[in-house]
Amino acid sequence: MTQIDQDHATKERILDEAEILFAQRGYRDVTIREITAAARCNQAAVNYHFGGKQNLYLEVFRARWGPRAKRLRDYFEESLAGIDSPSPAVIVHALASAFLEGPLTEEEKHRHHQLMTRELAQPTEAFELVAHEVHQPFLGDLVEKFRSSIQVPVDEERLILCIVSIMAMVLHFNFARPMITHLTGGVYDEDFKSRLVKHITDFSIHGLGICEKEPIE
Amino acid sequence: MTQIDQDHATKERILDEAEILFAQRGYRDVTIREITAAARCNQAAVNYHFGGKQNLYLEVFRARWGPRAKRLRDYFEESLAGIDSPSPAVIVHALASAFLEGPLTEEEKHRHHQLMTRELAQPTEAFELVAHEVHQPFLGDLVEKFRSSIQVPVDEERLILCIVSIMAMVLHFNFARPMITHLTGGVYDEDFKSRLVKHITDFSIHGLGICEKEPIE
DNA sequence: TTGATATTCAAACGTATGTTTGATACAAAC
DNA sequence: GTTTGTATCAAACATACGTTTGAATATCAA
Repeated sequence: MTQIDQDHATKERILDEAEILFAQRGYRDVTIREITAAARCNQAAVNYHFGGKQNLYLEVFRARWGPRAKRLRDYFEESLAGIDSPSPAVIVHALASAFLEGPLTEEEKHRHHQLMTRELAQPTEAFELVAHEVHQPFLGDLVEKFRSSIQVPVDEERLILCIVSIMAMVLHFNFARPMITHLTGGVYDEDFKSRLVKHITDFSIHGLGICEKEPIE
Repeated sequence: MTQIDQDHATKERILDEAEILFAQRGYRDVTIREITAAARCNQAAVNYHFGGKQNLYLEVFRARWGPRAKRLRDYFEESLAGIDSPSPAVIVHALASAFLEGPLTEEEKHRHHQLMTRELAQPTEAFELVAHEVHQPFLGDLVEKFRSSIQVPVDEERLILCIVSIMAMVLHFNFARPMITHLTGGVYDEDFKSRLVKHITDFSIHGLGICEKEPIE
């Protein structure tokens, strides 16, 4: 193992363990000592490699969260790539499926959404990365996709609210998982996940399923 | 001012300020010194009146969050009290309206949902109060209401998922407010709130508004 | 007034935390 | 072999935190 490899190994281990702990318990709750103990290195390593706890937290978002968000989006894009002019239902299904059944492992998903939720609820410096470099472009793309999918003209704000609503469900079913499984009384396995995806898709397209003629005013 | 009044005053002030700070920045981020400074009393007052930081946090949920949740639910129930057999649309509207335009001030709402969201994402001892004494009974009541509102028989799990989805939107539009206003580019005023209520209602009943014949399989 | 009780307060205590330091080990360059 | 730069480490540092203490003050019944 060369010098650079060693360096890499320690830096990467710290990033890995830091992400896990920050996602689980938040920035303030996690100590440098815990992180370095988990990464099997000296406390000073954090300051040496990252220049402090705060920078380590930001680097977790830059080096881990960001790329994973990109993977997620790529998966979503590719699942629509082969389809000519996807219907709204297909788009929503691809979206929910990407976030619930996509390329991420269960642990990765949990980490990803925990970190994001924390930033949404209580923005820090990492919020800019989450909001401007990930959410905003993704939302813009989604608006375009839905707009060209729904033939009739749709109000911009309404479309955004719909998309945010869909994302709200996706996020909620991830981050409030203990509550969900507690309420449904069941387990959170692959089968339940696919039912969730189906539910989100159906609900987003048909709502409660009582199709009246016109939206109420 | 009598002895009991004084006692009350200090205790209440601590509870008030503690709730504000805990909601804003979470349990760990807030110090006793900050709370007592805001409440204009001595540090030791927290230990004297509540027996420690942890107990103060729990007391915030017992003495502040719980009663407010009850107020919220009462408001919702009363807004349906006069209606004979409310349609799903009416129920959803009453629900969204209660949570977004209900009896709570903007600040109260923000505090309420921040505290709840923190417990959902990272349960502590207060989770039991939130989950068992508030959420579970409320959900049970909602299930009943919707079931008797929707004439056709509905699967229990599906109904729960729908209700959770509606609550997901309500919560998300509250706690991710900075992101929402940032995305829509507008302000979060009374008018926008009523549009939000309308959106949640419409979306929950009609989804994206493209009523196809049957839910996709 | 007096005595008892409840409340407030400044100060201190013990501990945990982020960061710094100076020494040591190691690999590559000369 | 010596030098140079990087990485790791144990130890120490300074600060911040929750809690405790013991005295001082306020309240009220007898």
